[in-house]
Amino acid sequence: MEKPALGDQELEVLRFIAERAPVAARDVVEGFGPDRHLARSTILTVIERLRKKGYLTRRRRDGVYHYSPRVPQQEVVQSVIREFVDKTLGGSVSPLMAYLVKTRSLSRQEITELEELVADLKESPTPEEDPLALFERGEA
Amino acid sequence: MEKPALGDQELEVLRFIAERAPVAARDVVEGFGPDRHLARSTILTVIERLRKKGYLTRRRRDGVYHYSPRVPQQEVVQSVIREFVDKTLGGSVSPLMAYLVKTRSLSRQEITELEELVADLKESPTPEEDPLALFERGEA
DNA sequence: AACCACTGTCTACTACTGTCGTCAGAGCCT
DNA sequence: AGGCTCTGACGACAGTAGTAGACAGTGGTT
Repeated sequence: MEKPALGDQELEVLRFIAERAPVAARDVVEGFGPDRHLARSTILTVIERLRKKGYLTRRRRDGVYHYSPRVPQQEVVQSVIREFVDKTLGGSVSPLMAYLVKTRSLSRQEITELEELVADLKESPTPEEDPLALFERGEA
Repeated sequence: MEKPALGDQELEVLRFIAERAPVAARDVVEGFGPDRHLARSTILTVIERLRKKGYLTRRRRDGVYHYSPRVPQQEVVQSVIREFVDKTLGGSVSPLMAYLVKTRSLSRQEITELEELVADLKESPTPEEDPLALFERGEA
């Protein structure tokens, strides 16, 4: 179930496709390429790699392939972050928090989200600290 | 002062050095290599690249070079995260928050910090930002 | 002087990613 | 049939990171 890692550009293309799936390669090229000055073949290659890596499926329709993500976008993003935290931050999340604190460039919307997150966290303490919670949540 | 990006292994070596600076290459090799099955020359190469990229300084002492970080470790980590958010997450921090929610691996201490952060943010949204920007975005 | 251990530099190979040109085939138009 | 356009598959090349062997210099030992 372990999918190969993704590069930045690959992730952006995947994001683009996920938001409009099912979508033809042509539409990706036209909607994604011009701003970034990317040639058609570049996009095509990226799409093909995403497919080979297992992130995309395609189905022929009207003579051309239409691509769709194979796993929910959210899962992809989450696993990318997990990998980043593990491999780059050495498994510690506190630098992330420090980052959030420091860069005060959160939108109003994000602040609200954060607020809800905290409220949420307060109610369900971390597993290691409260073994009972594990049990109660059915994770044990 | 934009420094070149860092790979994962490079970051780990840098972390190792930052924690014991000033330190001789030999000590990095012996303290870092064995667990990860890395050859001496591998570590040496990584150190050299870090130096060329501007992350390390060295000074000769007792005939050998001793290395020290050139910028505070915290700054390095912050900029790595910033780059990750910009390039990989498309500039949005909300996936990070979603991640924090999902992996409930926050300690009580961290939760408290987050809580304070949020309270803080609510009162002074994006303080050091140019007020004009707010206006231009129609948020004022 | 001859030898040896250790250090630092160089060169190199591989894998992955970003980038693109080109070509063969399908379908359509004249 | 001949030509045009679009599509998809390949092959290719450069840059970077991870990995490591080879080598030359330096200084101590015998």
